[in-house]
Amino acid sequence: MIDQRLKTLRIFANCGTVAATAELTGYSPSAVSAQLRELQRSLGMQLLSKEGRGVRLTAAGRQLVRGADTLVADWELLRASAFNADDQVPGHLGMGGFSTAAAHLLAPLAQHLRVERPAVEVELVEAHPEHCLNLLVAERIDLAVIVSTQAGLRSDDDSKFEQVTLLNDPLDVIVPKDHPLAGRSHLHLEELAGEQWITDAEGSVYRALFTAAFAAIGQMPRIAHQAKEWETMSAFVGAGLGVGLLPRLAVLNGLEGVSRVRLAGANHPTRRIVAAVRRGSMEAPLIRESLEFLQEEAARILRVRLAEGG
Amino acid sequence: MIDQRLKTLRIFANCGTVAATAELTGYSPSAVSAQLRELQRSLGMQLLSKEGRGVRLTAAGRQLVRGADTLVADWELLRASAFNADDQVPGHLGMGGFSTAAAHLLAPLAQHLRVERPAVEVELVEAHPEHCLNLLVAERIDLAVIVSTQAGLRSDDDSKFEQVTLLNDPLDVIVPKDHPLAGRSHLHLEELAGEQWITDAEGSVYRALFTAAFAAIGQMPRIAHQAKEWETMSAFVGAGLGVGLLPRLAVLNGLEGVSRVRLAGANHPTRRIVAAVRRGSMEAPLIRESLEFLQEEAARILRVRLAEGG
DNA sequence: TGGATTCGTGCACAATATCTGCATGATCGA
DNA sequence: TCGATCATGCAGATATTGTGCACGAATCCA
Repeated sequence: MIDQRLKTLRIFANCGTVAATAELTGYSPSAVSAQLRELQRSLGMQLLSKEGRGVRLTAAGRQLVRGADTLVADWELLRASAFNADDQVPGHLGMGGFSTAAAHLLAPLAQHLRVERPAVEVELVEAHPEHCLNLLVAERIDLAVIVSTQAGLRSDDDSKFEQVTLLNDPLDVIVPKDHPLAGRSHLHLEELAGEQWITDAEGSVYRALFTAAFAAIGQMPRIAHQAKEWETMSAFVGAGLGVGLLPRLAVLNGLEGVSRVRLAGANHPTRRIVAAVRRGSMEAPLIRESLEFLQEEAARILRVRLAEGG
Repeated sequence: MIDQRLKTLRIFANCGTVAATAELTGYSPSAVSAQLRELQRSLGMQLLSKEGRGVRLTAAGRQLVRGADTLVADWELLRASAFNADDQVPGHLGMGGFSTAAAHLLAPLAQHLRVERPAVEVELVEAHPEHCLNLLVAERIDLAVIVSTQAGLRSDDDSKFEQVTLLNDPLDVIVPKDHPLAGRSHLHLEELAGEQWITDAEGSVYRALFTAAFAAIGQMPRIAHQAKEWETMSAFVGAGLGVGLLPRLAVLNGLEGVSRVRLAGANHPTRRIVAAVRRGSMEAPLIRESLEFLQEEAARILRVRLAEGG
């Protein structure tokens, strides 16, 4: 309902470049450029100025973007209240999540909605947590299941999103089968401080999680190799290249050659899995219902996992 | 910046019919109809239902319209703050007012702006007070000078507009030249309670003003004839058909046959002339500047009138 | 330093959305 | 029952908006 051009400006403010905005929104770069030009013309304001080979926001542009968060949240709230007023639901619901979430949480939700709300056309997208938030802003999806870093979201995201914690997924250690610690039922992270570690590249959510886990015990582990996928990491570990951290919920196809050991300790590392929606939309019946289902499903999963192995 | 379809819905909520909405917005009726249909489709909500030969809002529609006021005000505020952030002004400014206001207040303002802000394209519209407010909502104009009834605006208009009082225009009495009271310098409204009165039709702003003036002294005067224009009323009075109330600022071409007498008394009747803008837009530099000019101009006019005849 | 890359923008053309004018059916008032 | 008013749908015209490509500018890398 907010003008498309203003939405584009917001996304541009997040990305910083026209090209990235185009990719995120699905427009071509020239369309984004034209939209921003047209926005400035119709408002009679200069919003962008050249900066090197790119463009950056002027004071007026920044002011506009800052206030736009409130505007969008107000609209979401209004839309939600209108749905409530007649107990109607929208015809489409887009949901995004990272791999594990997509498999364990969103798939059951989609199945549930297909039964309970057959009129709603559900669309699933698998994407990395950071990308999910961008898709949320761009309104490509309406609900995202992401890994929250300990620090939480970026500060300015508080005005864009609302979150619900779904579950705290504990991190296990995977070590080669012939590792001295492989037989243990539990161990402490401190015991592994001297190991060679395998984790994701700098800047990723998993790396941030990894760093935070060791920061909590005052250690700075040695990172020997990088892997993006759990399967890859598992293979590396199996080859004796090092050890790694693996979320409890991540199930591996083949565990040959590796051994999963639980971490003990007062505050053993976990990854917090949260559902995020655009601020204001949480009041919408369909969103509320979906979030409740996700919380129940998360609780169910936790119960199953506890039963599986204490 | 708010979607055109939602704006149309708001205006429809004011008018009640598609046809009136079309007239006010400048669209054709089928365009309005199509916009509302499209709005419902894109929101996945039913907003209208058939009612006789017209349509009326559903609960969801009413909820949407109610909240839209806040949304629009937030946008106006945001736009104004963005203008302030770079000290820029829009390229166009529409202003509306009823006849006297258009002549005495808006014309000097337009002249002032042509000198001070040559880049701004100024547009003047003469329209009745009620219509001015509709034009304000429809964004055909950005500033309106209207007569405020004692009761103020309608209650739900408070969320749509902000007002500034420009001046209190006292009401004089015009009587036939040969009337017993014609020579008096001042007189009290009570002395005229038994006269035959000439005023505008039921439902008009002037009629409301008239009624309020007599209600204040607990009288219900006898209305003998109706006239829309001051000139018409003056002619009626000159023909001996009755007496009438005439605002001080209303200057008549010919005053032959009639005599203007001032009203005395603690709270002699006045019409309050106010400037109204869309809520939120008062922070915009150009609007603020215009309002200040209008207040000064109003004060100047009052001084001149006071000098003319104490 | 020079070539490759990335970025934003403009233009011609295509696709889409939107408006108008008219015809139609429904409803209301006289 | 007739005329007026109202909303809506459709066909065609119009305006808006998007795409693909080319270009110039700025940056990066070797």
